Amino acid sequence: MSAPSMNLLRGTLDLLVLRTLSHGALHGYAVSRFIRESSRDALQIEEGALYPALRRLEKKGLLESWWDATDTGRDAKFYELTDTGRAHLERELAQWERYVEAMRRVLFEAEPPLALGAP
Amino acid sequence: MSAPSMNLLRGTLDLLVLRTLSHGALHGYAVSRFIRESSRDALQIEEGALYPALRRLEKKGLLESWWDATDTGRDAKFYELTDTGRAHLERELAQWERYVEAMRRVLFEAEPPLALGAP
DNA sequence: TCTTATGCATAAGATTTTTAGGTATGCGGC
DNA sequence: GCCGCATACCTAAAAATCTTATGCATAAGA
Repeated sequence: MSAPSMNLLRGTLDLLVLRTLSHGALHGYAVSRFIRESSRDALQIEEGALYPALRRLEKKGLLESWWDATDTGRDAKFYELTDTGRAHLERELAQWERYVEAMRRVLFEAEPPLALGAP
Repeated sequence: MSAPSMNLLRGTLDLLVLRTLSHGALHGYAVSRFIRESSRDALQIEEGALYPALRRLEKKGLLESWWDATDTGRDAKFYELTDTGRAHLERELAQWERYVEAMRRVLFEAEPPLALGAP
């Protein structure tokens, strides 16, 4: 298990979690594993970030949770998107794409600014 | 001047500033204007974020600064990338691209996880 | 003269993340 | 039987970085 190559960008965790849960109900640990695996170990969610985030999203009404047993018979807390959460996810997805596009313009496409008095 | 459509993602400001200054020396206000214009008003750097960021980057040795007059005869503080800053920018640029790619995998390409006991 | 744009700066508050701990159980290997 | 590891949850302190609000000052233009 290789170390994650970078820290999380603030603000992207909610999007990752919501998108992961859009496939169906999962418990927290499975959410973390899914993000790590589907990003090919590039993104590793720290537990100290994950669990508070899940509670935050539930408090906002974007998730619902309940305790249940996993396939292996262990107790775990499952989370599922609410309708509100699903709508919120779509907005956040669109916003992420706009953000990436805006960054791309500035980073790779912008015309150099006029030189201003640089000696 | 339209309102910015979204808040800055934490951690991307340094990259935007360094990239902007990679075109040549500019003063802070011009950096802000360049980012806003080249992102087509999508990204608006708040002054309360910009000026501390410039000082932070200078303290880290990524920028150098000096006071000079602008074309219009006003005093302004100009910033320029150091060699260290330029090297740092390249690393951050590469990291941003890896991050976007990792996000893309999770958001748009991932296979749905196995359902785990969702009733 | 009044408003807008230019130009810098700091402080308080909010939010989110990292770091660093704690608890407990199931399973495989030895 | 026991050890180590993966599984599964949680919290608190600290760090980082942003928004919001405020202050100062000058140039240009209506």
